[in-house]
Amino acid sequence: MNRKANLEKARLRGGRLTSQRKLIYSIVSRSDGHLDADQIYTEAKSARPRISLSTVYRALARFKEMGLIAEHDLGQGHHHYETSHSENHHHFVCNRCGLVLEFEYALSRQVKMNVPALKGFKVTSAEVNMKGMCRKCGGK
Amino acid sequence: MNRKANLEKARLRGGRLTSQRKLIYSIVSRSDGHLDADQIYTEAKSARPRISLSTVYRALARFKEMGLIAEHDLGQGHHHYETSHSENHHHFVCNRCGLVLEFEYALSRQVKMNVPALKGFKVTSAEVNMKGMCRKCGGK
DNA sequence: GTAACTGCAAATTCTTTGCATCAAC
DNA sequence: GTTGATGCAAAGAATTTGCAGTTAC
Repeated sequence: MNRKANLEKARLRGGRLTSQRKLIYSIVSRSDGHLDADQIYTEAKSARPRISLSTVYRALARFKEMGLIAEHDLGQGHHHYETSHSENHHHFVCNRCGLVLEFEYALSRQVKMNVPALKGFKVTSAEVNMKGMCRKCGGK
Repeated sequence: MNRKANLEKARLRGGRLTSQRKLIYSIVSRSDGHLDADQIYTEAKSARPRISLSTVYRALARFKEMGLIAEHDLGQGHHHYETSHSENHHHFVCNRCGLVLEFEYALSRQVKMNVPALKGFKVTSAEVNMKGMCRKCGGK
């Protein structure tokens, strides 16, 4: 389950293990939070000044395709990336300070059992995005 | 709960009731599905050829601010708009045909009870976005 | 009459693409 | 050596903004 093994798996699926990709993957997996493409790019540049934003986007797309990372739309005008967690991994975003809190919640099974309209559908992903105010910003 | 009353409420909150806004609101509320800004614009143009896309965006932003409509990000690169429903209104998107299915599910309360990390937070919105395959496209 | 709204064009932001060069396999 | 990956610049899509003229209140 370590970084190196994941990348090796990626290589076997047809991807090439370039130094740029190793760098990008290590940035995403080292970070405990949710980085957007530009943050990843900025961080990557400090280690490798000539890396380009398109390389970042292309690597992220490839990793996503292979299931190594997940892309989330937290309603902030751009995507966020993180290493893949369980399918029960969801997000709360504070409207005031932008804090992103992650939490686990076994959604799919419950929804499947409680929503007849979805009978016969194959659900491949289910994400919950909550918004509001965190404790510091005035949650009640 | 009718269209006219909602718009009147909007007017009282400081908004002006221009013919463009009435048109835009009627398009969104007449549609049973989820329109994106461009679809709304296209439809509006057939009634009022010189209306501009920015007017559409500005009206939608205003309506959203006033709670008349809801904006959803269904992961398709642009937003979708619909008249506000209950807070338990969620979406499923078919990865193959793009079908958007709406369903009701009382999420917030359950999550609040089951996710200790969110204690003390004020949740103002909670949306579930599911993806997968609909029955026609090969749901199992 | 005044402040808010409109249409238009231009600007922004995020993301993707074309292409010549380069590097992993 | 071949094919996929990179960097750069340019294109694209969605959305926002500046501004002068218009309209609801």
